[in-house]
Amino acid sequence: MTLAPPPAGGSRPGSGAPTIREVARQAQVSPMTVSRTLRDDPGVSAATRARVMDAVLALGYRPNEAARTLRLGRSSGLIGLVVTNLANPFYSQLTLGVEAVATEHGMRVLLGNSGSDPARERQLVHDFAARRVAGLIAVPCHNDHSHLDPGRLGGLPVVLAGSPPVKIGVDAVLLDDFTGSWEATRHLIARGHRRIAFLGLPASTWTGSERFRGYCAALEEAALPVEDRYVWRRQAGAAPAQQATRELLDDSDPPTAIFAANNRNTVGAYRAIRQRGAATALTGFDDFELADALAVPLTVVAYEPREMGAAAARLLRDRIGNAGAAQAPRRVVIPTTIVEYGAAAGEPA
Amino acid sequence: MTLAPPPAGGSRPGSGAPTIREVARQAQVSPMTVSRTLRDDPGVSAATRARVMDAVLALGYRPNEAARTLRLGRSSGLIGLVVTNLANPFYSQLTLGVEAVATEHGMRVLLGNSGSDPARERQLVHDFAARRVAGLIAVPCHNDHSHLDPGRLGGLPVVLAGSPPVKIGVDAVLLDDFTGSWEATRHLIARGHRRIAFLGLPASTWTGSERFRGYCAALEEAALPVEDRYVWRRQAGAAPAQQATRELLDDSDPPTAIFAANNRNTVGAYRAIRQRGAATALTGFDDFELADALAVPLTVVAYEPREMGAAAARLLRDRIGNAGAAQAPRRVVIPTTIVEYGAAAGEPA
DNA sequence: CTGTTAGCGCCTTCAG
DNA sequence: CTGAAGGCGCTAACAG
Repeated sequence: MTLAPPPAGGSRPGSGAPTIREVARQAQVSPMTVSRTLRDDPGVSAATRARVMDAVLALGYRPNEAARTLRLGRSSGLIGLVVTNLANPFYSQLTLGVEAVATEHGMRVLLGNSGSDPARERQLVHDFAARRVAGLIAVPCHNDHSHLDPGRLGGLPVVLAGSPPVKIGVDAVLLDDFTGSWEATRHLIARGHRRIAFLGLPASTWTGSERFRGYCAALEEAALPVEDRYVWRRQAGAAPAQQATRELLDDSDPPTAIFAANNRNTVGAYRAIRQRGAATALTGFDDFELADALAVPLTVVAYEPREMGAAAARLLRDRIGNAGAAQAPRRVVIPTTIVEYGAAAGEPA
Repeated sequence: MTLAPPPAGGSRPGSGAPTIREVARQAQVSPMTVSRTLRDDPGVSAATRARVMDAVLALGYRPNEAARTLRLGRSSGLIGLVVTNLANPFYSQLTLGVEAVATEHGMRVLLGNSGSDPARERQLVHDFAARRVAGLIAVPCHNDHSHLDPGRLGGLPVVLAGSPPVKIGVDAVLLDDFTGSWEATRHLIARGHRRIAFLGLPASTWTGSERFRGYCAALEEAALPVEDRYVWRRQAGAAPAQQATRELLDDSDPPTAIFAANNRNTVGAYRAIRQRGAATALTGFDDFELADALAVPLTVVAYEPREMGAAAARLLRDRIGNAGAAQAPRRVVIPTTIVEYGAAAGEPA
């Protein structure tokens, strides 16, 4: 009786989405009957059902998902995904993998781009938690994972992608960073290279550290020294990597080969090598489009970034399924393969 | 009194996120006081505030965003974004632009990848509407836009990106497809080319049609014929484009230049040209990483895909702001520029 | 300064 | 087969 003055006249004004009550009024039934009809509850007569459906169509009614989630006490059916930089194809592929698996389970993806800003990452995580996402997948941009602790997130299931959890007990999907780098470096050594440079991410990152470790292991195994002047590991973007490569090529005793520890560094190194017309062999972690058809032969450490996202989503799905069953943290390691593109890499000078 | 049996003992079990009542009980106040404290309402004493905050921290409480949205009758603060293929850098950049502007306004992005499947696109749109997103940005994958009509979506603001609305009145962000293609083709003509092939998307798509129109206009203007055997417009991916280019190069009177109407076709054409070592000049719509450093000189129609996403988000923001004020549909056209990479394109044979 | 009442939109439970 | 009551978590509006 004390309902807010309902929109007058026939069709609704553009004042927002219709509610179940408006449909009920239009169909001359109770809201309950509308609810039952829409949920295909058997106990509704054909005639009533028809009238309700007419009203639903006429009004363009669609149940408010947030309200029903609240009522049913269920999760929102949302997976929160926090990546560092969607412009990097690695992350957009990963996102695609998450989206695909989420869709298989009728879930949707809430996307956040941290831009490698720890504060922004934390903010996104908190916001997603407040929105009651069913689970969270994150590519952390630094080593403090305290904001990703499910214990502080109301028991929210969390899965990390790209780096292992630090002081929190959550599942993770990792690349086989060490093996990939090790094999890539061995590949160069097998080609006769002795002066092999390393272009990588900062040592503080998991990826930067593991890939450097693989590089070192291969050198050590071949009784080759790790020389400081061949190691550049501060640059995260393509432009600085290009500059670093120029300096490497200008060395009095320049490297005959370069191992770039991620696609940004590979691209930068490629540009510099091509500009100089150098014969330096180039191998890089991460495959990317056109890597096979550049002006310089390239060998890459390849893997399926989409599969990483899919694997993360599956780990999350398991946790969401049995929320109660405390299971030990799991790890999925995505394998890497060495792919040699173009003509055989040039022999060392 | 008839509250559900509360979790026994001290700290909460891992049964989900705590509610405001649990915090209230812990702090020995009413839920209202907790609510006020968290919303920085001035009318709370320092002592009470402290007790409440202690409880909040102890329990890791975070207000349920869905519940408060429901109560306040506000929008969810979510922007729904439906793209066709996130693996294409064009769309991931666009997504980044949307995300950035959304963030500026405290909103988040709900992401859906349609995979160019009309049914999936429709499903995503309906689902997002049911989740009460504040607005929707879509890159439609076909010409039937009926499912994107705000009239059928409870007045939900909608913005299209990439192609103009068909039979619905919504805002759109478009590229200057015609001008870009026209200029690119003129550029080739100015270089002396007379046999210029067109590699494009199907004629049924807006983009495919407009870019072909630009190509035709430039030829016409130069009194050159549009020859069927130089026009391939069925291929949407790089592999078919590569094959099409092979056939073009095998023609008895092969083109001296190719205009590829999108990055997929450009990549395919590039591969074929490089493989054959052909001197065919290549120009393509869409800029992409490494376009400047390939083995074949390339000219591209460049623009800011991120700005497209940002512009779409801004149009949406305006609509969300004044939901009532019915304003005529607007269009933002993103300009394109011709960028010539590498050495001057080879003179025609 | 704090608490009570009521209700956002929906659906489970129980009556008719 | 249909309706009425009640409450999910939260917060305006109104007491006290």
